[in-house]
Amino acid sequence: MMVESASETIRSAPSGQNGVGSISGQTDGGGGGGGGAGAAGTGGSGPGRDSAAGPDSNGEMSPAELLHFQQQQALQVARQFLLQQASGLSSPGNNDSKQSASSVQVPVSVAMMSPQMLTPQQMQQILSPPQLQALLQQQQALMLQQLQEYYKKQQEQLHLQLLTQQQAGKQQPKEALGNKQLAFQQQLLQMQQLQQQHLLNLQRQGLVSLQPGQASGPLQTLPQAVCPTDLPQLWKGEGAPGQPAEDSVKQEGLDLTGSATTATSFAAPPKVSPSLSHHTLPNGQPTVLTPRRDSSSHEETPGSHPLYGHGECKWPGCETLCEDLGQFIKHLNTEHALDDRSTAQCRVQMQVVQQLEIQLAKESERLQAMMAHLHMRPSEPKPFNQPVTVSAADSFPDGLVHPPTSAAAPVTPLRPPGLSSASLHSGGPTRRRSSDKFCSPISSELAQNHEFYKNADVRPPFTYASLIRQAILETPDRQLTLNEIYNWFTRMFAYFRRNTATWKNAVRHNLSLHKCFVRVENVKGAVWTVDEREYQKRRPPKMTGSPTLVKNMISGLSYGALNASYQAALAESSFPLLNSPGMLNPGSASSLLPLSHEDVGAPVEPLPSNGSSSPPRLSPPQYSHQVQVKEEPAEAEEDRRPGPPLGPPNPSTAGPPEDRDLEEELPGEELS
DNA sequence: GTCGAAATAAACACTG
DNA sequence: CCAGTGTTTATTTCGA
Repeated sequence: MMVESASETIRSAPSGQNGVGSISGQTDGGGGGGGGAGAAGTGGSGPGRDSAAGPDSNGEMSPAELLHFQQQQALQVARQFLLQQASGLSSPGNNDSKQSASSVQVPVSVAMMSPQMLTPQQMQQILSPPQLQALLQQQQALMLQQLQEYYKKQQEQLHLQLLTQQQAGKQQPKEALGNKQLAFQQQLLQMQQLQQQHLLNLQRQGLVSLQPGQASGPLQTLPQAVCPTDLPQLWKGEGAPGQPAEDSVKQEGLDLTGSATTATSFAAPPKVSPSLSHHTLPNGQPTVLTPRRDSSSHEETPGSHPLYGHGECKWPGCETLCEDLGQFIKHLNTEHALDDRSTAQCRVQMQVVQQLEIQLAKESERLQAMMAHLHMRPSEPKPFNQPVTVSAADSFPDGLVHPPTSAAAPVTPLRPPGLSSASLHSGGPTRRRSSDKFCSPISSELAQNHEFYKNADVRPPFTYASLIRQAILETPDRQLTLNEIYNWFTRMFAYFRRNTATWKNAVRHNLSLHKCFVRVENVKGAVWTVDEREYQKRRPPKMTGSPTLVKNMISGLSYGALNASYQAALAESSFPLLNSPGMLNPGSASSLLPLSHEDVGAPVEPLPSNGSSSPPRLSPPQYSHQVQVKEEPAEAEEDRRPGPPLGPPNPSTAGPPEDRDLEEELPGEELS
């Protein structure tokens, strides 16, 4: 009853179309049972975990140059992302981003509110085609302004810090250097990761098409994309293989040029040795620091167009070659007229920019905290003027439930990595298909956001089955009584401290329904165990074969999830790579993303060797040891399964699990 | 539109 | 009888 009403309220969420990963809404028909709430897909999400910001080096001060340099790098990269995003994924050096804001008639307020407040349909209805485009440009211009101002401040601040620090301390223990550098590199990597994630999002939505020659598919793109060296290339538009990269970089008089080159040069040497402190920028000569031609100057070169550069259309995913501006305009009007597709692309672009802003704000905040920790300077609580709309909730320390201040809050409210905004609707049985299929691995996700789920009343993005399994597998002997499962739920998730009747019923239902859960009579009663093979069976991870599944998987990866996976990966195994010269080489880098991939597709457990079989998995999962930890018991469990006591009622448990359902068992399926 | 998976609800049986 | 546990069925939603 109460539950019912809760879902009713949720139901009022505006329905979004499925196609473009809508951050919120999806329809919910109505009906008795439950109400859909929100969408799983793309919800952007916060940056990685709130907690650990990488290796917590507690060293003293590291070389000022190094820090400064690295900070600059991080900022530049981030800024570049944003600018590129704002300018429609134009190539790095191509700073056509100066929008003709003057030509925009749409009120600023509308421009700023539109993306969040209005659905694309609404926008279409409200705005005429030229208005829509103008709106976009306006928004981008504004963002640019804000961002550049922000960066300016940030960089000035950094510079200040640098100066003060230089006066203060000179020599730093070498050993501290590595850690700090590592932390900053991680920071940088995260930003790059973010960038890449957006690319993926675009690809997923078909808004950015990969050129045939470039990559045969997202999977192939990922690993190389991870390599920072390749990032600029990626952002060049993941296509136009023949297009010389220099072109874009050579653009004259564009402040981005500097940053682009610098960022590139930073990434370019495949090896970033820990001792790169000697690197350029002698004590922070901010060659790129000053946004020379910043936002305010919207000078519009006659004969140029923000979406036109280097003879090609810069519309995301287009890259059609146009000889001159006139041709381009024609192309623009024909190919990118206001239609569903273009609208969707615009919307995606908006979201991309917004998400990047949010992410950037968070990362910057983290950077501040890191710097503060390194005694570079007592960081102000709010170092920057929040040029971007980052709600305070974003920085919530540890999952205290922040009731969404307003449902229409422009920014995604607090949300753990990978959690869709849908999950934020606390309360009624939001019928969110918290599918584990394309959400991040439950174990790592849980590990990452343990505190969050514990305290925040949000629904965990996992199925009951996966949660139950997790609960069981977390125990030493891989078995739990029903009550213990209940307890695990309530202990781990604030969400399950309410509506107990509902979810407990669901738990029981799942236990009974799924063959992967085996009831075993025990001395202390009945306990439940997990039959891993059955569990594998019930969710065929054909991610390799099906592009759609890959799509899903990626969509499930809001950056948070990806970030989480990525960080987990770092923590798990690859972290040392950050320190190693090879850190940036494709090999090591590639090992990160596929990992996330795999995570997503098949959470903790390895994919059935036969089913998947496919190549796209590029590198052996670094999680392997973790996997084995989880999996090994699974097969041991079968032996151990106390078949005896349970008599007639449960022949299934006694016998091989296969008989419960499918017979012929894939022998190689269980982790070999 | 269909189908499968998942969530939800509910009825029912069994047991202590 | 009741509460907890377990099973089963029905309905709804969603994504493929």
